[in-house]
Amino acid sequence: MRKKITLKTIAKDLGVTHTTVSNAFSNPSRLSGGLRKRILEHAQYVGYHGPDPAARSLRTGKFGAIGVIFNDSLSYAFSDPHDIAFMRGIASVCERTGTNLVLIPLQHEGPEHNRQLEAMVDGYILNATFKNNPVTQRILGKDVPIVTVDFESDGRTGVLPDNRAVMRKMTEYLLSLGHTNFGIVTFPLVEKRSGIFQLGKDIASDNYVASERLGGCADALATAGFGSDSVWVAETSHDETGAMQACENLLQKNPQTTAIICLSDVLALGVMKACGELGLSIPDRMSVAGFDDIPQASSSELYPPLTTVRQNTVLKGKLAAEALIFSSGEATLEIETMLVIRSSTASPKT
Amino acid sequence: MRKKITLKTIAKDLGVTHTTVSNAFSNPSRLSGGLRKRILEHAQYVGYHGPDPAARSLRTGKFGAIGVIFNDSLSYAFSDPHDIAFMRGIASVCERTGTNLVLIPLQHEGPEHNRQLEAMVDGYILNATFKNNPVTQRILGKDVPIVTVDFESDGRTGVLPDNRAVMRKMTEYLLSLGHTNFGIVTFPLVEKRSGIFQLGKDIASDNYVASERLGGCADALATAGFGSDSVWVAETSHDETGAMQACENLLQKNPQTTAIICLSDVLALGVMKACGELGLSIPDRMSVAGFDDIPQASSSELYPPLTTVRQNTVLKGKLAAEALIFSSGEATLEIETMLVIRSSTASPKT
DNA sequence: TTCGCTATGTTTAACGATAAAGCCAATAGT
DNA sequence: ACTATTGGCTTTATCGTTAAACATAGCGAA
Repeated sequence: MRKKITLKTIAKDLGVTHTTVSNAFSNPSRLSGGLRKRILEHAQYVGYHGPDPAARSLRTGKFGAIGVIFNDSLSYAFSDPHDIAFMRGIASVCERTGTNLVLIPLQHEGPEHNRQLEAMVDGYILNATFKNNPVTQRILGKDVPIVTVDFESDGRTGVLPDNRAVMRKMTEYLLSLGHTNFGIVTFPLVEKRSGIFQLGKDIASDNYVASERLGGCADALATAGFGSDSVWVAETSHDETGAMQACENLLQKNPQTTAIICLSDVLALGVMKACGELGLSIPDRMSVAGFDDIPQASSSELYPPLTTVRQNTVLKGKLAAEALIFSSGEATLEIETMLVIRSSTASPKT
Repeated sequence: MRKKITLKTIAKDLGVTHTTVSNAFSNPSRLSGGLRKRILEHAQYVGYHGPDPAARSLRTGKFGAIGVIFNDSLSYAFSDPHDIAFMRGIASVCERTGTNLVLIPLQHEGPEHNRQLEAMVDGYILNATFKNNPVTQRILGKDVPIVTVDFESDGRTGVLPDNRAVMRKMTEYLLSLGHTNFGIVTFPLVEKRSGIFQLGKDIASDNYVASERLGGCADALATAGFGSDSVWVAETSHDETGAMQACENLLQKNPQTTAIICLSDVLALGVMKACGELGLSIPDRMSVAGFDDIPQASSSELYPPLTTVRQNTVLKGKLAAEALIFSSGEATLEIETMLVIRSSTASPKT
């Protein structure tokens, strides 16, 4: 087993310095074309595939890679249409700029030092959900560039949809249909929590997206003169099963409910299923709205198709990646969203 | 702007050696609990987030990451259900083992040195399509562990479905329905090529998957006593538009064709669309079969649902990642596939 | 008492590259 | 003809870490 081949090996073989060989790869303008060619050919010949990336990175302090962190598990991310589209946006920028894309899986961790988090990247795109999550905190504590997504941006660069505004619009739309009894289903405001409470209370939240969206609803309701403690909010794990339960809980609190606003399509699907089981027809007896516009929302397999909010998720990924790679200074990049009105919402039949 | 914080900074502050500090992070058993605690606390205090990964990797030769390379563009991979499921499989293993997942985008490259290919990974999962692709060749030339996927495994570890066997089964099934006039639509056998030829000819192919699948068809036909030069094969770019054209070309060569075998579902969708436009009803006038069982194949939006081959793509990713990470010795891991018979195939109406 | 062992550090030498400055000859400018 | 400038290569220092070998003290066993 022969020794490892490095710049030095080649340098020795050819009677030049290792620096020159290095330049042949990384700084072609600094040596004559002929020599460069000889070096590259010899490198090929002895099976040298280019400078060792670790050594190079150690010296230069650059990695040519960006890291992406999801609060959910990575395999979940690969099954969530939203996350996938988001990554597609990131990937397109990576391709254009020749940047490697490092996906960092979170260990089902104890408090122990989580090695992956010291990844070889020039910066992170942090898809955080909960502010008080230890991983979130650790990443935010680093002194590398970070772009947050769907996250409160305290002076940091962040990308997020105008959650508050669009939820306000959504609520106004439902009000305009004549609804007066609302229920809301949200994913957890605090990690792993579930329960039910009234919208009016000061909402302690660790989850920026959720609080903004709830805030949008509250704004609209307040403007319309609704005492918002008449509106119940069910907090549940982010899946259909949880949403089904949440729906039942809402109806128990207020059987008159005619419109349920869900903070995500996944939740909305659960609510629709629950309504189906309870024999509440949509949209006649119950209007249901979601958020995200996942493919299923408009799939012919879903009846009726879901009224929801569409955000340009691919663009979100693109902007995040660009902001990180070109580090264009701190700024909050707001993504436009739009109401997509389908037939899961309608005026309540009196 | 203060100097960069390293092991040495902390060592000096605490009056110990940098090695000891290093051990506090990487080799806890080698120092007393008390000292370790003091070190970690001080590290936290001065904002040291753990050993520099580049330096560590340079020294240890390990990265704790695996690379994944697609022949198609990375953003394409994020829009292909097959690739996504595959990555999900990989991701699940990465999570379990605490391995970072590096996606390596290919530059729209000239022959220039492609830096991303020198990534900081312990090995590659190579999702190669064409053997003679320069990138494929470069990766294969490296002396790091490689697991190939859907690729001819010359002594290397590889993961692939039993393409040949299942296509043989598919063809036998169609034969059993009574078909006698077959057409085949394939993605390119040689990069970017398209055209039409007879199955009988010795097929020059750069694409292992395609040649295996075609081989399976040929086997079955030969066994059934068909002169295989009566079967036309249309080669086209891997998209619906190409497949539509291919379908027309096949029908021009043999208007009697009653069954078209497509080497992927994407191609099959194109063929179905073409048949629709040509007024050939499926499956009465034309049977169409695919490969992959992508969601659309069984979606209610497609009529009729597609007969195809299902492979466990998530498992494929899992096996590839496990083979790479646990480097369990060279072996070809064959993934089981199954025929999924739906209603796009039927006996020809005479 | 003496030997060895363990526990806890320390010293030294890489790992493989690039940056910065230096050196020399050949060319160009005046 | 004499200084600049440039091209082309070399020298040296350093990036931040871990491996390996070495030192020392304390402790139990013989």
